[in-house]
Amino acid sequence: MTDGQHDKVTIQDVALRAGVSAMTVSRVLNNSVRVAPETRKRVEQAIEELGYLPNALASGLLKGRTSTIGLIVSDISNPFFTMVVRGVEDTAQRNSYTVFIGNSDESVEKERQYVTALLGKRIDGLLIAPASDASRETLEMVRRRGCPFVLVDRDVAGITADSVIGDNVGGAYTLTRHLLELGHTRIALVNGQPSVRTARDRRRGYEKALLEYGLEPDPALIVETGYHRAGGQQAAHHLLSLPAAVRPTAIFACNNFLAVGVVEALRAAQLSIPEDMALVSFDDIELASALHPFLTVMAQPVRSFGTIAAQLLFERLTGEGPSQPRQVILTPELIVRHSCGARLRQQPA
Amino acid sequence: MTDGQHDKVTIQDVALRAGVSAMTVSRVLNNSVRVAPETRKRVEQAIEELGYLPNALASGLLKGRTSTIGLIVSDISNPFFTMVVRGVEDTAQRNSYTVFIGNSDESVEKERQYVTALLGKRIDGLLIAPASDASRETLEMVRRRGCPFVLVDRDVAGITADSVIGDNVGGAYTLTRHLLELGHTRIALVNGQPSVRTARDRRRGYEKALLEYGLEPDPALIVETGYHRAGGQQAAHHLLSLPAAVRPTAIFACNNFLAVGVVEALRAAQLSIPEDMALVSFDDIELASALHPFLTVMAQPVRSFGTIAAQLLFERLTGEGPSQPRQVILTPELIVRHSCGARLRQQPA
DNA sequence: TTGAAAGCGCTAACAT
DNA sequence: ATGTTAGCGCTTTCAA
Repeated sequence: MTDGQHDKVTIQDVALRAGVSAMTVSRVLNNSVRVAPETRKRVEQAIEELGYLPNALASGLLKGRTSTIGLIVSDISNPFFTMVVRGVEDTAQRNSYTVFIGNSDESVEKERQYVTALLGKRIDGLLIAPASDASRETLEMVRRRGCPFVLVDRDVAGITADSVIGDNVGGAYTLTRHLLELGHTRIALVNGQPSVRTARDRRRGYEKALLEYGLEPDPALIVETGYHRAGGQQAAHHLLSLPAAVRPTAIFACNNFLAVGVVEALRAAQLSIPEDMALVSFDDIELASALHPFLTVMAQPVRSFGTIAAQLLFERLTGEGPSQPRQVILTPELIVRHSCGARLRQQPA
Repeated sequence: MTDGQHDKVTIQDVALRAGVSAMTVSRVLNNSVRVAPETRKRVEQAIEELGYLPNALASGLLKGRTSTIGLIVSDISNPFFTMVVRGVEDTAQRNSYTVFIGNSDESVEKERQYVTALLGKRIDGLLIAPASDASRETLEMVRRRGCPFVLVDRDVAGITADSVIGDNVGGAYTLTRHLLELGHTRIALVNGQPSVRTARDRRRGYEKALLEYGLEPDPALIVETGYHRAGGQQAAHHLLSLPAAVRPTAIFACNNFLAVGVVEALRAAQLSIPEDMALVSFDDIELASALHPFLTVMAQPVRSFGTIAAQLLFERLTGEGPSQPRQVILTPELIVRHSCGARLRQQPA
């Protein structure tokens, strides 16, 4: 009957009430060694009666472990990261860990501040989708402090660590090939900043596919902006303003936000997809694809990014698994929801 | 030059290196009282050189404050809560707090476990979207422990506390009226579980609008399931199976997931919106509405739910603001993206 | 302006 | 099987 009107009940209070020492109470709490069943019962009752809740700060201070991990993503409102968070949280909960969440907004500085705060709070480990290659310094600090971490979705030049990333080169290659096979030859790439690993890789896959088809990547058709709607809108707007001779017949949006921005710009220009402009996207768009299921996309196993990353971290924490870093590469899946070139007017050269 | 190869640098180490006492270092860290500029500089240098990072566990234990808050939602992958989380996180970061995140999955038991874990970690306050009215016991425990909390999106029968909720009755009323004014008379309600406050309120608004129009709510047109896609699909499927005489001409989905499920079921049945079936939804669907902008919805100021709730909590923590509980009611906005009855074949009686 | 002592709540390591 | 001691890393007194 947890009636505990008390504010701060300590282990001593419980010990007193149960007529034992604090150590015995501690042993009951931690299920350690053998405690006489009789004693255990008395202690448990005292705990119940006083409404005692162990202070995790105190035990964390002593044990050097907090059963807490940190998770830093660039933007939790990006459906991709939303699902990563969900996956991490599930896995953490199953392992009795709690999760600190933080948004870096692609800012290395904000990210550094977050990491510092979390290290100060003595997290046992960190899951992070690094803001950019400039996150390297921050990660080196994390390593120096002896805090295990796993990179999610993006890795960082110069950092060797456990990581869970998508096959961005392969995915972009497949997506581009899809357009090429449909006869498109002027395919624009609307991408994020090249300082981000995923952006570089997706561009590489795109260029590889073009070259295989004997096409030289055209700088005029490559727009590097940021992973957000406004970037997609502006990029599409720019591409539409190109002279007819160079204007693309297809657009490859390198992420879901960019794709949405492109759709908006196309609609504003009264152009329809895919009749007037073909569009494919890296990353699916969760709910949206159910409502508007006409976009061809490269869908990543989003939740798995979170669950697997968390799993790697926990194995690190418990000392299981190999000591050298492990890199998990998750393969995305091409979802063809419409044929991007069915009504393509221009035929391949 | 933070070269700190050390693992655990304590305040003592810094004190030693700077030739002062630990107290002086502590004072420098906390900017408290006056420290000789000369001394301060020496201390700061020692901190830098050793790569010292204060242990928040120790200071939290002593001060009884951790600069940490908890946030529990039913499902972070629901775009509504995603934005709430984002709003909370932004506000927290601005106030130098970190946020523990947890998903209850509408389970009171999971919620209770989470709350207990967080209280053990001595959060300074809690933001929570309660799983249901049965969360009451858990919240009473939180209160007994003296941990301030703010209810987000849902309140709980029998609990008086700071809260930030939407005008669910009013929103549902307006949305229903919209359909009525377009001539619909057989309007189905696809709702969540009545144990959840928002579901009850949305139903009330719906019924109120019907009654004002002289229509008696028809139990056959009210389906209570859960706030998820599968529920929406099943509900729509059921409604479509009704005899033509009773079958609705419009569906009111009480949340975004339900709306998506309904759309899917309608599409499977080869029915188009709004020609064959009108559809309105409580809650907008972020990215989706950009791609498929043809759904009439009641959009809530989602981010504000988070920022305002966090604000209320922080004012509570700093002792600002009135001591009696404050209830903030946020007004949703009707977004008419298409006319749900423009092509309605049946005219009102 | 600075320091010394005491202790926040818990548990590891050693008794008994 | 249980208890005693000491101390995790910091800050709140109180004193100098």
